Amino acid sequence: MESEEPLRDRLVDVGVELVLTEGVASLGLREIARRAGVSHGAPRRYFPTHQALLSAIARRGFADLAGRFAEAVDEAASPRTQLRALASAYVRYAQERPGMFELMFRHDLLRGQARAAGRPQLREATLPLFGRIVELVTRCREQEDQGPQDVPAAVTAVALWANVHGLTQLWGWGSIGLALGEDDSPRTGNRLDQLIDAVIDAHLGAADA
Amino acid sequence: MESEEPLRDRLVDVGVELVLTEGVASLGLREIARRAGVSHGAPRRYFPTHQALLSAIARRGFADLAGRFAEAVDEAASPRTQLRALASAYVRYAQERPGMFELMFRHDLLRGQARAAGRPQLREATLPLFGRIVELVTRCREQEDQGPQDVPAAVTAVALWANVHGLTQLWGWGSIGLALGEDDSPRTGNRLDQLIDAVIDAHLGAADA
DNA sequence: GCTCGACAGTAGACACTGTCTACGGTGACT
DNA sequence: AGTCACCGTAGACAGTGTCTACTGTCGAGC
Repeated sequence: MESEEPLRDRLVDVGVELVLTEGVASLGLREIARRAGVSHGAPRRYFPTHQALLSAIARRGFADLAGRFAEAVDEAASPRTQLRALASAYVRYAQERPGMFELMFRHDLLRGQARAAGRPQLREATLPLFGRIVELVTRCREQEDQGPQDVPAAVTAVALWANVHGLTQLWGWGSIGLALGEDDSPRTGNRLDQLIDAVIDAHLGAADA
Repeated sequence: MESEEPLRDRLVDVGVELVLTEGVASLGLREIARRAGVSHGAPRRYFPTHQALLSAIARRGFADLAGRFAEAVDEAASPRTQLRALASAYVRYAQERPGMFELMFRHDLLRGQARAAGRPQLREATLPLFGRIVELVTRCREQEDQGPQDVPAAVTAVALWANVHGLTQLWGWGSIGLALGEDDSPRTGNRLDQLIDAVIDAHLGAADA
């Protein structure tokens, strides 16, 4: 017996393990139950539907990501540095756990498929992150006095967030390497960092270097 | 008889119709065959697998999008205006045909699931677009003499492309409205245009207004 | 100490999916 | 007339998610 753990948690554990190693396509309800060593009907006791189970797994992903943010960001550093760290952590997470990242943003797999049921509740998970970005962007603007132009900080924050997310997505499925010529560069990681810097500079004005 | 059209094309037509009205989840192989009035085995004659059929449908989407680009962009206009038109067309397409847009970027549904088989062949569809963006960005830089900084044009182009794509994605699933407060604004379209402008200005320097 | 009932998990059915294979039927060409 | 390629049908197969009826098992109440 290695299963002191309640089944509910074990199912989510198995799901996380599974999505990390085999990808989101392998997250069948029966497959998870199989790997958890229970019958295919068992999960139903804890998760009314397949989507509910997947949502629980995705929630774990969001928690992980939040943890990464916490440990990546140095509260004492300049807001710009913090933003850089945030973006880097975001992209890096998607890089290391592509399956989980995909699941987290596959809204069709998560929660009530009908328009009924309580709010998405998962989208909220990204909101604290966004609030933080807004805050950092405003602080960044008033600290460095890059021309605050006429666009409100929230708009800049959204644009920046979208940029990082889009970058992550495109990078994830190889479009960027393909577009940039994929010049068999020694380390692609630097290329990615370069892109992140360019993105942040674009939205916040060139750095002070 | 209303089916002079060869079955191969009819299947794709039905698929397009279906994804536009019912979403990508409804694109079952049997469902498409059903709506085309043939048995569930018929598609196999023309598409060896379900993914192949979905790829054909997505390809139609890319063709549509290319058409939009062509008619949205005024070749004589300034490169910046052209970029704006391009981005606007992109976002607007995703807005009007969310199902098709989703399908076009659901790489797991398209083409060889194994890493074997010929090149993705679908990703190429986005490449001409990217080449055009690079060209417009460079022209934009040398025309207006916004500081060309030290980042190469290709990097800026990728960043810009990623930004537009990310914006589209986030907008598509409502995260943006949710993040910006969703202030029951009269017309959300303007909000989107405002964002697009902000994004382009960010990557290319503030406009000449 | 026995019964009762809530709970956890099993097992089978159902409708459905994508793939595969064998089969019919039609039309063109020799 | 015979043949052959092609198009589409129909059934089987393994697998899916959901639903329902059924077993155990354990703790509380009389």
